[in-house]
Amino acid sequence: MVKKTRTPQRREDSLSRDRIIDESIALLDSSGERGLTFRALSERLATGPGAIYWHIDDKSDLLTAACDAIIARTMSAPMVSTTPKAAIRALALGMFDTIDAHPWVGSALTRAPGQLPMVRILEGIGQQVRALGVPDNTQWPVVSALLSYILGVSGQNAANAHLARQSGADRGNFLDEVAAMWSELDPDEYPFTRSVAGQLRAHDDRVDFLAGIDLILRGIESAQDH
Amino acid sequence: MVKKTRTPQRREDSLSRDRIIDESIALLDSSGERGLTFRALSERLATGPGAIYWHIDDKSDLLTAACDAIIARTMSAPMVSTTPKAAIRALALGMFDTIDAHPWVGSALTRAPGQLPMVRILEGIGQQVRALGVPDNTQWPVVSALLSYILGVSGQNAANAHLARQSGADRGNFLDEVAAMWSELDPDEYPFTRSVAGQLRAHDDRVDFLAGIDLILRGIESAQDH
DNA sequence: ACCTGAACACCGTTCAAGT
DNA sequence: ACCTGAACACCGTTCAAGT
Repeated sequence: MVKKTRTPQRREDSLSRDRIIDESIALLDSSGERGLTFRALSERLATGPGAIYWHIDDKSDLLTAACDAIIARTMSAPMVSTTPKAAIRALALGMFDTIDAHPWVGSALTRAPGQLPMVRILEGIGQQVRALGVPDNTQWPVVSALLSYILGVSGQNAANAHLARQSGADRGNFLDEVAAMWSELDPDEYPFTRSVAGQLRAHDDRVDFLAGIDLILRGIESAQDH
Repeated sequence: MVKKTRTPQRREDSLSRDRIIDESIALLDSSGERGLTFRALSERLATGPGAIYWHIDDKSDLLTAACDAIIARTMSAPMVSTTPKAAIRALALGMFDTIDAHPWVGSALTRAPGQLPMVRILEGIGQQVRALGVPDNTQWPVVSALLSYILGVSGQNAANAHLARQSGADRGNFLDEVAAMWSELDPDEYPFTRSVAGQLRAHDDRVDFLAGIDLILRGIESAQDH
């Protein structure tokens, strides 16, 4: 009586590339990059470690595939923005939040340059930069600057968040430790770092991130006018 | 007769933190991040794996220390520039070249946020941004944008170079493969990526990098005038 | 104080053997 | 075609024992 469905062929627990990738994402989200292990994965899938190799090339392939699944989800979101500028800001924030939610995506992207996950983001930015009216011959450096900035900041933020999650009980602990360390630096050698140590905790990384995007967008406009 | 020096106390081959770090850098440079192994390291140092733990906390400590040695070297270079703008460009290029020469530094930096290596760079940028006349309350986001951009692009470039070194015989092979892959993408879904596939090989990453720096600097100026 | 090296608890990956 | 699970060649880290 219980759940007697009419799909006799399909065993829900049978192995498949998609199921392996889904389970990998769950593992990566819950226990980080070191948590993704062929043994842990095969246990979750109720199979042997070797079975996975029938569907996946190796660990690098697995990580890239998991990364791509996340990116594809993010980039295929509706994205209805009034202006190209607004679209770029929305895309950037979307990536920031995605990498914040899945910190391992940041380093996975770096480890697979030119691959599909990166291409998805490149394309999204590229289309909006075109719409912005940037001339053909300068589109590439502009897109490349935006892409690098977005991935750079998001990755950094995720690394912070990841360490913060590990250190101490509450989440502010990590920033407190860093701030304390910065305050003890030599005043002659590190005047700037000392001066911003206090601001470290108060600042909202998301807001700073958007400010940087606006800075680059402003630079693009200014370069066009010049 | 041969090399009978007068320094009886000092055994050149004795273990020390510095010697371990130097040997680690050599290992990282020659065989990448995977090449740094306590066993390979202890063999080079003619000792047991356990001996290293007397001078070093763990592998993460080792990697951060090696990273810091490289960054300290780069950041302590003369740096005599006429204007803050020129100084920022010089600093950025210096980091780009350093990470290009030592690709593992890129990911090591990301894995140790807030630590000394990062602080050195932050301080260098911060002092120049101050000199640029950026008001106190917006210094942090500006510095953070520059820092993220520099590390983001440099890391990306290093990852490319690293993969390029592995794949095929000559160094252009990797870019050719990526360009070929991009050309075969669906024209409706990936118009932008396809349009830049051809330019991929011709472009000089260093030039694009500097163009991005200039874009941000222009944005800073424009924000000040506004 | 500093070093040795065996031992522990893991890894990714392969491969004969099964169904 | 797809899966099993033992086996191989590694890891980082610890720790009793040495000097």
